Amino acid sequence: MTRDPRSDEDEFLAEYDPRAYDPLSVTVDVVALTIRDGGLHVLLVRRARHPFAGAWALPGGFVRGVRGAEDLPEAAVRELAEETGLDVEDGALGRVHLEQLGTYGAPGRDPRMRVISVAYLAFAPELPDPEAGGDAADAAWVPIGRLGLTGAGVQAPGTTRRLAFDHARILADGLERARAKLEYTPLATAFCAAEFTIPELRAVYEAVWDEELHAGNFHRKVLSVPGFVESTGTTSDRAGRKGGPRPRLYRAGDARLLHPALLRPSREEEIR
Amino acid sequence: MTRDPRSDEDEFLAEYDPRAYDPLSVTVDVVALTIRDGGLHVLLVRRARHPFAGAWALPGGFVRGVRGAEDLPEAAVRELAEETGLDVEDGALGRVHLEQLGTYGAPGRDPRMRVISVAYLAFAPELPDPEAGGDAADAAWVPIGRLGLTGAGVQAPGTTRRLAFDHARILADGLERARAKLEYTPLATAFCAAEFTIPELRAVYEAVWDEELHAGNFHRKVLSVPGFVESTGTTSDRAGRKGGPRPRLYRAGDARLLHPALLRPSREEEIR
DNA sequence: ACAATAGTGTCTTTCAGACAGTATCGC
DNA sequence: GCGATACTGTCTGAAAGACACTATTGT
Repeated sequence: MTRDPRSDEDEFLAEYDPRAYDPLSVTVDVVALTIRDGGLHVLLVRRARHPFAGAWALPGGFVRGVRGAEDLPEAAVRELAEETGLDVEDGALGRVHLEQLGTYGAPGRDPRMRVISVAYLAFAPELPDPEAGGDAADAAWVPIGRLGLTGAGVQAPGTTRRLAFDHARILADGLERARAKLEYTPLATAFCAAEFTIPELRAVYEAVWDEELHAGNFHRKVLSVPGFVESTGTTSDRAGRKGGPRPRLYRAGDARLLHPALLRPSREEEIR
Repeated sequence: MTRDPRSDEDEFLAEYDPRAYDPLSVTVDVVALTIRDGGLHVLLVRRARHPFAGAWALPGGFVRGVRGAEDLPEAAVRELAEETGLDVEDGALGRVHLEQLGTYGAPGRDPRMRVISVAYLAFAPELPDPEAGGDAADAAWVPIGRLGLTGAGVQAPGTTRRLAFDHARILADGLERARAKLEYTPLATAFCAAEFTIPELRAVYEAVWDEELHAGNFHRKVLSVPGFVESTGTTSDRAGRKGGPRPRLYRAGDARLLHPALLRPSREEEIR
């Protein structure tokens, strides 16, 4: 086995040059969303260390590169468990949807060094309160409305909870992704328990879109989309808080895409 | 200015631990698509060095982390220029759409070391043939059909041009993103020259979707979507190759979203 | 009794898709 | 002239949204 010494040299340079002389780090951050008390909440941790010590941030941390090498989604799940005590892979919690959101790598986004952050988006049914761990001094489900987010991904002045790094932009991107995905995928069911009613599903749409929907038309629409929900044949044991008949129970269907889609009403302003 | 020595120690550890003892590298790869001879093509380079020496791959390379730190989209544009001679920021070429596609970081995807790759997707009007440079032994626009891609992101057996690394999956993801984006955004115009005809726009949809569309209905539909195209008032100087009246010329409009959308026909099989 | 809610029926408007038809070009 | 193409008109069925209505619950 004779090998060209030149190509070995090339290989050596290609392997060692970038990381030894031009190092950078990779983190994962998670935008975990759930519905609580009829409103959309995001999971945040309070940073114990600087930079941004004391500020709220998305849960996340460094990806294990070589020792204990892990895939990116695994790193996201691990950080979620370490910093908040929420074990997404636990069967009891289960049913959590996780998808990649995007990667944020602008120079200077972390004042310490060059950091490339891969953001993940998680949809979860109502989960217990988190317990701070790892680098987190605190952890909590925070109502989206309290963060004063604008469409551009910056926080309105006077907002009490300032987000660290560029996490306001990441969160804004995650919210827009969630809102869009509810239109053409059945992911709203990921915010519900295994069995749910049509009014509960409507509450998910209303919380994420922050818009009221017509109950009658929504009901007929959901049932008309093939594979969105399937009947359990049973009925909820109790009606809504203000009365009314007991709603029927449904499970998530086998559709991966909604056809026709459930489009958001009145977004003329977003078109141009 | 007194500083808590403990927090300084923490900061030191946080800064130096991950990269010194657990290093990884970040690359950008670009899925650049264009229309040539009525078919969809992707820009590929042939690798000069191993691993995968001689195989075709997406153009890409290492992100400059600290020395000459650059944002991720800048790195994508730079690699495109270095390896293929195509300068996206050149005014003459101009009008290239660039967006982030996703990040691929499975351990073992690069046999040399741990590499996290941020993939970008580019839509371009017909560009000149590329010139190989940098680490590339060759560079060419390759028809998508020649790559034998399956929906799952693997290449059919017997395909002549095998793609390096996990680039078949990245390309498949890019194609699906492109097909979906034509439905609800006016990005098809990014594949056209500054002024274009409706039949040319239809050819873009047919090439990307790999489906024939009804000429008359497509025409009326495009004109009915507000802000998709705007008339120039002029007419093309020549008809199609097989005759017919001279089509009118249009420019891209100011819409960012198509409403109502142009949905792909017959994708029942993708729904479940 | 009353108010709120679950679920269904109906009507109007919009839109996609099929088809036909006319005018204009290259050959 | 012939065939292909650009563009427009018309019809049908699907679907969204507005509204009305009944039945069933908690208070």
